[in-house]
Amino acid sequence: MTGNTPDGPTAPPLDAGPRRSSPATLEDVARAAGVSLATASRSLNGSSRTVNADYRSKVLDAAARLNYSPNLSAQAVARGSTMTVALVVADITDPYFSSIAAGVVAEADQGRLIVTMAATERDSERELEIVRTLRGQRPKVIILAGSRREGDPSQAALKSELEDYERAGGRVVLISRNELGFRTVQIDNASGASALAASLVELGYRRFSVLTGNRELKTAADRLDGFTAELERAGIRVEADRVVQSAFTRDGGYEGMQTLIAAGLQPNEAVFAVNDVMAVGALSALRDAGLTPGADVAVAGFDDIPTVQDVWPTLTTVTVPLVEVGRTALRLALEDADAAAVSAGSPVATSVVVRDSTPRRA
Amino acid sequence: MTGNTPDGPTAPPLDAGPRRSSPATLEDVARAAGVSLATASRSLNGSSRTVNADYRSKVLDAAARLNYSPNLSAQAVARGSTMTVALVVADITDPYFSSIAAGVVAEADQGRLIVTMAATERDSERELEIVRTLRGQRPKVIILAGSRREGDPSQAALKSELEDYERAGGRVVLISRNELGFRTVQIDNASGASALAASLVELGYRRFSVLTGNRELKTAADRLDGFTAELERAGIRVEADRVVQSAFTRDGGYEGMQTLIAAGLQPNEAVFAVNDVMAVGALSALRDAGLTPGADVAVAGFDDIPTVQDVWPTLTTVTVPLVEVGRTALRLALEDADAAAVSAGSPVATSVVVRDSTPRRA
DNA sequence: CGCGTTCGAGAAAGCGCTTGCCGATCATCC
DNA sequence: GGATGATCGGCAAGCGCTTTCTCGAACGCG
Repeated sequence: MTGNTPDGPTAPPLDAGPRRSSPATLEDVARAAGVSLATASRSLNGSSRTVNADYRSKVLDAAARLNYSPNLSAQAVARGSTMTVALVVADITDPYFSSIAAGVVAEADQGRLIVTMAATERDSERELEIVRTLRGQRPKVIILAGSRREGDPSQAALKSELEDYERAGGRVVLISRNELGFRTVQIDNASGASALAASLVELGYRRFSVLTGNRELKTAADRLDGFTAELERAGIRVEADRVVQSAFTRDGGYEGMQTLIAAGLQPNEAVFAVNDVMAVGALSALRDAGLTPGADVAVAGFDDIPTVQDVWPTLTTVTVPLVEVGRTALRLALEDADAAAVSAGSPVATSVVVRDSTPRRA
Repeated sequence: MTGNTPDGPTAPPLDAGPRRSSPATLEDVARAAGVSLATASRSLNGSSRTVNADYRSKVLDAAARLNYSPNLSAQAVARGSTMTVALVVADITDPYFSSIAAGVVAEADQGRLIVTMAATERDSERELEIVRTLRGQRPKVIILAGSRREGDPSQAALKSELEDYERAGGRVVLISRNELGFRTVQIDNASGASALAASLVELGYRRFSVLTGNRELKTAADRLDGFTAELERAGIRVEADRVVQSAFTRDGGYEGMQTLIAAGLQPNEAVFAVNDVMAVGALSALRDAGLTPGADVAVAGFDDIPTVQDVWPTLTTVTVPLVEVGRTALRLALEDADAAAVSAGSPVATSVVVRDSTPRRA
């Protein structure tokens, strides 16, 4: 196509305009080094076969001189597999997901992997569609974070799609939702929430409300359950009408808190929002209603996203090492089946951090 | 390799274990539809050539039946170009960048493009390295957000790297830093900062400090300049020792404010942090020092990242439509040269939003 | 010194797809 | 009614790599 002369680099075309020079190919390198394509390939990617040191360094030199960089797509086609990790999140701007993404990206570039991103916008139809589209990419790994719902009609379709993908040699890792039967980075939602409940009780709280996300969201459900279970153990019941369900987002938290306020706040009440972004929304709702979070009503969240240390009052929450979760997800994907079976067993540890939003009650 | 029988789908291998079934290839589809490879290809990607409706629907049927999904790598190799957009940011967890990323991703999936992410961790050596690595991907577009510094030694290398890339047909878009001579999404930093200064003056402030990021960061410098320029126009000078330079991050803002506090705050002073994450850090520093932001000292930021509406006091800042900036970046990349020349001319508009962190001074 | 090995370079056959070209078919035109 | 296009399948040549296989050369051994 380029009609190279048999030796020497590509002759520049004669036409005017910005010369469009394609990057050097392996063939260019081989020719420049005076070796065959095969030898060039072997020298560059250190295959199982050894290459005479002389040739090897000739190739390396030529490659450097020509500024050669292997065409990843071509490699993928030839090898039959890519170096791509596909990360699917609900919402990139949500600190929960961006922290996880940061972990995945950090881990990926230690393994010369490329990560591609897609956002479901919290829509599971969309998630399914994205996973379907992903097939074309033939990624080595698919990491799914968030947005899965129990009993969702597209759940089954997703599952079979992912199974097909694994059958073709791909690896699926789910973050914090093991319902589908794939490798999972477990976050200990239930016991984290229990520990939080225990801390709040210890701080002197006796009346509770909870702002829960969409109830079918496994994560939300687990946190709610863990929380109430511990309270029950302490002999405290949280009234059904004090559990309000709203979107799993900042605005959801805001609205949920409004509902709670409208229904009437109790003295010395503590509100548990099942995640930090909701908790932050709740704080704002309180303030907009003229109340002082912390003093008038305590608020606690879950996740320990970076911003909660900068809101006022600083938020009591349950720490989840999100960046580490992202890294772990990728590592888990790369392990072979038996090792993965082991590591998938132990959920990542959470721990409660008490801050100003839940002052001790006398 | 798979040793298919000449007709019918791949025969299942006889060995045990989880059967590894590779995805259907175009050849499978063609065979199933009883047409040639060429016809199958043309029916599926509606090339310039038309194909008889009968054949076409046969192919489409077969493709659906076999759950065919084209191998993007193979397409890339055959076509000589990918559908990939490479996005490189400083830090994925920073809301500034994650908002931009969200915009890029949103725009990308309207164009069936794939976006890959990399993080420089605010290190320009690393940025250069990443861009170099990117070459292997042969992305259609490279979008660079943040982390470029003036007079950086690797600047020249980066530039030539990017030029090579454009010469090979790629498109580079820079976000908010046009120093390199590529397409740029301009953010009107200087005039946004000027407008902010004007608003603060109008609110009654007369003494100012600024928390600026690394001074070589073009964005930081422009904002600082715009701010002081407007103040000078109003006859106000900001003392050199009231301009403190620290990292362009939340922690940088925190430390910067500590420095300011140590040097002694003036009554009715307003502190301008050149971006919101720094401003948020500054708020926390104030509080940790026992001061009340807003009441004791006013604080303003820049960017209007989502969280600043949830901190207390809510932050006065300059709105930058970050998600839109991301979308624009990608659109700009896809336009042809002359159209791009036009659209690159107009910076995205910013506007100041006054919130509680800068109450009116009597 | 002859023979079996081993080593390692290179030719070539893919990988899954696109596309230029050829030629068969059929409608159209004077 | 024969020539002239236009239309559209299919063949096959790529795209830039990897990897199997072939085969010559170098080496070791008795």
